[in-house]
Amino acid sequence: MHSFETTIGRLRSEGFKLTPQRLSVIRYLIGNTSHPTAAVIYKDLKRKYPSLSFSTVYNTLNMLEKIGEVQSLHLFDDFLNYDPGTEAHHHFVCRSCNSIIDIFPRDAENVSLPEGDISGNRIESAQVVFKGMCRNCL
Amino acid sequence: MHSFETTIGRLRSEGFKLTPQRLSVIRYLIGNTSHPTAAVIYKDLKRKYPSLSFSTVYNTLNMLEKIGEVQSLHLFDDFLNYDPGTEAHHHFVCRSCNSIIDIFPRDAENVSLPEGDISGNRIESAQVVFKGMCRNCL
DNA sequence: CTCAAGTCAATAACTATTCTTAATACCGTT
DNA sequence: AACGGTATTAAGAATAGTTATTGACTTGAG
Repeated sequence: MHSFETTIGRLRSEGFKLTPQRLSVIRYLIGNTSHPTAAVIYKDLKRKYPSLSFSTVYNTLNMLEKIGEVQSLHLFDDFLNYDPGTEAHHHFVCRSCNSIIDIFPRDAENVSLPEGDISGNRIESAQVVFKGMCRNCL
Repeated sequence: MHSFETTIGRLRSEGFKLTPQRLSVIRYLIGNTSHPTAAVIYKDLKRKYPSLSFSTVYNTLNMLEKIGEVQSLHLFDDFLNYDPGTEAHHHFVCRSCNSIIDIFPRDAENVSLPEGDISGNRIESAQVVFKGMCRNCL
């Protein structure tokens, strides 16, 4: 996700209205590296916006995903996690505490992925998911 | 998934009974590289076993996953795909035809992933998902 | 063959997400 | 500052893939 100003500028230019609900979700996500679920976002924002609806959280997340400001991650069976990261990166999932840790290219010099084609198929994007035990659980 | 004999041997040794339904699912999956969903497996086997139940397909798949004979893949939003591959490999997902293509290490010499630790987290497994256009859709 | 343990089919239940609807709030225009 | 068209909201119903429940049936060890 870009800065607050950049993000709301993009919303505006795409014709979306700036509602307090949307702004609160955006503020919640900027700089958030915890990969929250929709349920967690809803629960946390509900304190400040008691009338907030679940649908609104989902609608906002879907909208932000459509314009590329967040990414949904299918790392677990039953729910999605949302990642406000915009630059390409990978993820580490701890099998003990289930935390999701961003792995940026600068910290992953040993990760090298092909570009262009693989077995005749044209690659447009690639994502790596590591699983194991995180540093805190070790 | 291993050979038919090896797989049913593992079932037997784990204390599972060998029922015609389970054998049919196992036979269906061995050598199958199409990454079928539970729904597709059910539909196909229903012709030969008209009394087959959806639960049985799911139960069998979950059992096979528990003993490591299949792997469930969360590549799409609304359903799981099942992969009888046992050796480590990656996947290519076509955004046009939605097909899932196995990418084995021998075909992916440009893929290199770290082993051991990354940023202090201990890696136990790693999976790459490529997205793009498959050779047939190009 | 017998019988207990395990499995089956049918269907109800579950849960994350999406859809529906009437009421509301945003914002360009006045 | 107020208006009005229209996108958005809140609440709850609906959806769909998967899992759990239940009572009858089957498997396979002894």
